[in-house]
Amino acid sequence: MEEMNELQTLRHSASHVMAQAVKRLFPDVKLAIGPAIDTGFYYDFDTEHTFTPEDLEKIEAEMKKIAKENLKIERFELPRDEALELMKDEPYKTELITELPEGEVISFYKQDDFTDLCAGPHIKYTSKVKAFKLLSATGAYWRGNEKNKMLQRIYGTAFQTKQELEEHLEHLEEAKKRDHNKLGRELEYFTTSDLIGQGLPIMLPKGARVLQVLQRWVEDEEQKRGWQLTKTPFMAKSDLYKLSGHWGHYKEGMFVLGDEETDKEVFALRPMTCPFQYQAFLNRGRSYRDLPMRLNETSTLFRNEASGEMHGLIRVRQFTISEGHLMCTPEQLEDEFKGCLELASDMLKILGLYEDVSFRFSQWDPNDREKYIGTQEQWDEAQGTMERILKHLDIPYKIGIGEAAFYGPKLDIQIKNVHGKEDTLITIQIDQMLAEKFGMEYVDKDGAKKNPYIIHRTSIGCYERTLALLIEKYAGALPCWMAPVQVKLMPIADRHLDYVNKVKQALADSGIVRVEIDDRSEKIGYKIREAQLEKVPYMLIIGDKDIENNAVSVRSRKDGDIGSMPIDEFVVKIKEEIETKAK
RNA sequence: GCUGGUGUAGCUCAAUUGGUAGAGCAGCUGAUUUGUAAUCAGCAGGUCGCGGGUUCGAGUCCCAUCACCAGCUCCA
Repeated sequence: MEEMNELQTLRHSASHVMAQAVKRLFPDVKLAIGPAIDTGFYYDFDTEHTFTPEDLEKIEAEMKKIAKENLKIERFELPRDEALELMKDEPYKTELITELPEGEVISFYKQDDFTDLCAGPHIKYTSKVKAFKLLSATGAYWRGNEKNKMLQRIYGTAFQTKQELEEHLEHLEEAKKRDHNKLGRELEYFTTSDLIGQGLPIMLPKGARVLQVLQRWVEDEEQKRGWQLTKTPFMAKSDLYKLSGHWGHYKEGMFVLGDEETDKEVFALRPMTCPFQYQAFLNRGRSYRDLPMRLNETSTLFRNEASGEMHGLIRVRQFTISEGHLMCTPEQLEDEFKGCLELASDMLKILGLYEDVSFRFSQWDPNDREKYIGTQEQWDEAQGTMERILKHLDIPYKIGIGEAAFYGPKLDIQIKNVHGKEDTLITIQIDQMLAEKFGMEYVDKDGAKKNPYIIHRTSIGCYERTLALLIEKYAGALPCWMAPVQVKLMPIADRHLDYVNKVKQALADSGIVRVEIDDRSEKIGYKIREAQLEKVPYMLIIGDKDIENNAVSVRSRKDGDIGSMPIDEFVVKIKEEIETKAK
């Protein structure tokens, strides 16, 4: 921890050195902010000039000079009026100073001709900033608000030693090789088409096969845990969304079919399953005996995301989610919430992603009432309930203000992709508002009609996104149980083909059907290379000796050559690997 | 949506100051029948993302648009 803080301090100072270099080279830039971040640092500048890669090189060179000059970094404090006078040419700094609360210490850090408004801390001399690299220049809104001016952000990273820097840069390169958006296309899991449009990936046979495997597994597992599958329509009249609140709070994100002005009825593709699945609950009167009622659905959703948001399989306009809604009494809420969390955790553990996730308790932003339905009291109650449950379950979480759904708080299970960008993989939400809106009631023991609590949840999240994370996690080499091709059969010569077909049949008879024969008349080494590129878990190489012994020569992706074994033995081996869902 | 970048064959990339679009791999056809990273020969494949414009002439310059990539914002 100590070391981490030192590193953060170094990076923060590196951002100052960068800002100083930029000021030297481009005197007219205005300074915004420049913090340290998890992986390095950035600084935001306002300037007419756009930074090119060549500029970054020049800035880096200037930074090296500044480091060499070994400038002393000094802190000083000023009263508000003097601070404003000092920063009178820096509009962003002026704005920041103005907003500092009365009585707050206003501190500056100075190195030679460069002075920055800053709370610190910093390292003592610029010479410590030696192992650094500028990575990219991009746009970023002032204060993260899209209504504000777009500034130019330069990202960089810095370490205590050159070696650590090199390792980090190598790690970045390695990570890019796992990028699902590259690997997924190369391995023919998915593609995109200009004619079909943005955010609408085409799942190719391999990708579709993995999704099928996952879906069958998820639906079975959910059924085991008392969930009942529904199939509800992909679209509905606007009336439904008006009742749910989506029309008021989510219309921008929906694909509306028809023209509201001229058509009598307007339909919209569903962006969420909730109001559809509620109709299943509303099918007849419900009693407390019906609760908890757990409804799941493999649900395809449509969201009209802004054009710049799409990203491979992680962010798309049409996706299929392992959706579920659970209606229960207040007494059942905690246990049921726990059940949902266990379901998600268990699934993540089997997928191998559990070790990579973090939890976020997503709350509303009371200062942004437009975004939410319900009263302060209702939110306090819902969030209080969730907080109590999370404390009971001893979940380590961070809080995300303004990250709640418009109808209630969420427990989001977050994961980072190869670029370090965090996305929600799974979400579990408590909702005590929509039941009332939809008139969902049950008759309790005392004969009174009550609104149930509703838990919205996913078990493995949306299939496309989860697949993307799996591709990145395993660098395309998916565990055997979910691999699109589990076994590749490779005859050495054409005369071995009959036997190869026999092996294929034997595998099929045992339920191993994700098997391909590679019967191209090529050198065996060449075939193996191809199978390796495809990341196939098992290659069975078959020649005269194998036929003689009624065996197969097995090459495993994990263990390399594991020699010749009878067909039956191989079947037992691979079946065990599949059934245990080994990683 | 915003900022920046990129679009040439299925993939990876060439194409001098604007002057007849090339290669390797993949594919197809034949030959080869092979034991662990590339067997030989041949063939085919491109309105240079799409649409305008400038020019005698545009892959190359200009405009517009679409898609892809990174970041911001937003989100599962």
